[in-house]
Amino acid sequence: MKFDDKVPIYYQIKTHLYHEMLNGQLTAGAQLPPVRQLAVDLTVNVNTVQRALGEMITEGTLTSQRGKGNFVTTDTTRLAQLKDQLVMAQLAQTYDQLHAFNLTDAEILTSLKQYIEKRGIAQ
Amino acid sequence: MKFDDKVPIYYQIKTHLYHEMLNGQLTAGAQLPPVRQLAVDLTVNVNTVQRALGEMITEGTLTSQRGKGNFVTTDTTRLAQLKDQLVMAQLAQTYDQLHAFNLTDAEILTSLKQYIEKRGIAQ
DNA sequence: CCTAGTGTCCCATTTAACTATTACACTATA
DNA sequence: TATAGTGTAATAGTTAAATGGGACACTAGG
Repeated sequence: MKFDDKVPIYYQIKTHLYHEMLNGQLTAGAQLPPVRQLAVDLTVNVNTVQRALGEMITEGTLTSQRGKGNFVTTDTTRLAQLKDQLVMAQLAQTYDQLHAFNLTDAEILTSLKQYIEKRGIAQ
Repeated sequence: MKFDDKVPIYYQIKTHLYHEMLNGQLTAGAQLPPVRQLAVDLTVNVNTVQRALGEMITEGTLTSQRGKGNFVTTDTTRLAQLKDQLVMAQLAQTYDQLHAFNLTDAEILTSLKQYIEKRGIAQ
């Protein structure tokens, strides 16, 4: 897997798993691939995978069963909450960034709108 | 200055200076504070400041005059181009991220609209 | 009971970012 | 010409991320 060298790999693995948990590839209660397999898939060391999973277990988005595997939480409320939280963080980051470039609220909205439109044409 | 420990400090300094260059605090041709002063202001080592400036000089957004100081480029076309580039990168990142969470184009737009509205109330 | 498949932990090593410190090079000006 | 203010470079030390390799613990199934 490709990584951005400006962000720790373990952190990008968390983001990657969040995506899979929130777009249907990994549903509530689903079992994750074994850590050793994940390490191979992501072309990364097992310890690095473990660090990402460890944090997600602490956060309550994953559960671990020694000898059996790692699983997505069955708490769908928790998952919905996670999605909200991640979406909000992303929106806030973009808003702050563009606002710092002196774009007004209206300009921020229209620039996103135009970006999406142009993107549709480009594809 | 506060830094996000998930991103290299020198990189955050670049972002910080881009903001100042694109929101009027540092206009075309303006002289930057001395590197030693910047280091103090940002509570960071001179070498770290130098690394950020070095990259910006290579990129052509800053120029350096030994013995005199560092200056914002006078090439306003270059600055406009920089702004476009940074805004686009930010929009692309947000779009990709939210799209990976299974939001449709319409949902992405309305979620940003709602975020901005709620934000206005909260303030 | 044994074995294969899991998660977990530990240790040593490497690498990159950052810091601290010192020295050098150029410019302007008194 | 001397000095203060500037950028630039070099070196050494610290820290955190990531790697590599090994060992241990638990579970399921033959």
